[in-house]
Amino acid sequence: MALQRDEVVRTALRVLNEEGIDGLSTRRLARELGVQSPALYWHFKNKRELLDLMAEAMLAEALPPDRESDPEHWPEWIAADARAKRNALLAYRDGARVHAGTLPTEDELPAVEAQLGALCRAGLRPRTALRLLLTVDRYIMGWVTEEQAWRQDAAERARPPFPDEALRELPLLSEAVDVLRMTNHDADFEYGLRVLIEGFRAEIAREASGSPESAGAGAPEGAGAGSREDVTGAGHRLA
Amino acid sequence: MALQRDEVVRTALRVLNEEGIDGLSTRRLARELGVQSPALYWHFKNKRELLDLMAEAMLAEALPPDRESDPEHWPEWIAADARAKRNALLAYRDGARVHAGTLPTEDELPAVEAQLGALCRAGLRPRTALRLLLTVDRYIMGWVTEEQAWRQDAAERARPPFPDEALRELPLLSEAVDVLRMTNHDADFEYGLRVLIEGFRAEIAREASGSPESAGAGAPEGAGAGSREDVTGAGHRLA
DNA sequence: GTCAGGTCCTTATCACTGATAAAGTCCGGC
DNA sequence: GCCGGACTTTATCAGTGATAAGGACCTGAC
Repeated sequence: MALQRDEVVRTALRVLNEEGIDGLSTRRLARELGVQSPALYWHFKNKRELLDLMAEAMLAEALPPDRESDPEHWPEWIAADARAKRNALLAYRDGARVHAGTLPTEDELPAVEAQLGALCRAGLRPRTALRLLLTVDRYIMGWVTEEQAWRQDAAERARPPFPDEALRELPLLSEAVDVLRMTNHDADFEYGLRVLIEGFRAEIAREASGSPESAGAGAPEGAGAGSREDVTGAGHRLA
Repeated sequence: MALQRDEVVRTALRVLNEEGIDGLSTRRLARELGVQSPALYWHFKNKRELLDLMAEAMLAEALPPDRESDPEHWPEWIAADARAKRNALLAYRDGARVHAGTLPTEDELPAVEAQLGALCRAGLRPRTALRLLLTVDRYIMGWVTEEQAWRQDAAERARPPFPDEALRELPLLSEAVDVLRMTNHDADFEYGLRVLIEGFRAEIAREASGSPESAGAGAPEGAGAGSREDVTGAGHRLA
């Protein structure tokens, strides 16, 4: 029987876990499938397309498109989805890097629409609701990227960074040394997630009670990079 | 005169902006410097070390290590630093990807210690304060990574994703379409940043007023990936 | 004066990458 | 019986990071 696209993706994910993203070459993958490497290009236009499908597969199980989004308990499902996504990315070596270059497929959009619906019923405007989802998403991506880079470093590095003597004279850092050294990824992730959601709670309260814009920290204004060349109306990656 | 390490880094940053990180090869860089590529290996152990120095140089100007951290106005300087870092990363093509693989140097630690000091005087415990800094940092990295990937896609892609017909039947997404298509990066970034800081304000209030742990959204508990093989006591990247 | 040693760079080469062209195999439908 | 599409092969390309070995060149010691 001829090679199945699906089988290639599954094998690629296995190789990813064994070798990491840098070790996942077309030749290595082909060998694993008992085939010559150009054969893969029948099934995929290029490596980017393969990675896209891998990313899709990684998240498909963890975030089924028909999950419920109850307006009453948005903090719960926002947090649950965030944990699920983090776990899905963590389930594969370099999962975050694989996912990073990825665009959401069109059939993921209805799920987003449903979540927006729930958040709007909770009192947000659509724009604000989408910003909430994107903000959480960026936090997850930044987090897991860091976490996995860390894990890989730890594996290859002979001597760990931040040895005790580097922290001499730095009492506060020393006191937070377990956070600094990321010995408890889950709890630290959970902490930021909670803070984020807490912030949104405040935001919802503000938005529901009148003043819809402004009022916040610092000095928003131009923000610096404002006048950078702007992107022509183009798409986006979220889920 | 012989090549200076510094000149190589500056040239590398220029080439980075012209070609992107994928176009920055040792041969290309060497050509730019009027030299053969193995010559570079006199100045750097390998490409990773070059990228590290590039990342350091990118942020050095934007985040001088001696900036002030006033306990009274922590939301302001947290936000200001966040904007400065984002702008520094945006100033170079693929800046976030270059920075991503990077560990903080030891001489960046005193600045962190100073910030922790200010946050603690504002009422946080050291652990919480560091988590705050890291959380903001992850948000920035996730954000800018996405933003720059987006920008690059937009440049190479013939047709933009999320065409209007894909949003038919999705009224809420349609209403938030400018957020979806990232037409206003600055404002969207600013929004998430504000929410994060708002969350920390609440966190500080809670921590100052007694119950130091727990109490939040969702169901923290094991969080799923908890029992993953744990990293041996190792270092971390922050600034 | 010349020789040792460090600094910096070159040439040659390695094993490897993603990708394409062109040819070859196999199989079901007509 | 043979046509055409679905797949896969062999051969090859240009490019990658990296190393070994050696050749300039300069400076200070003797």
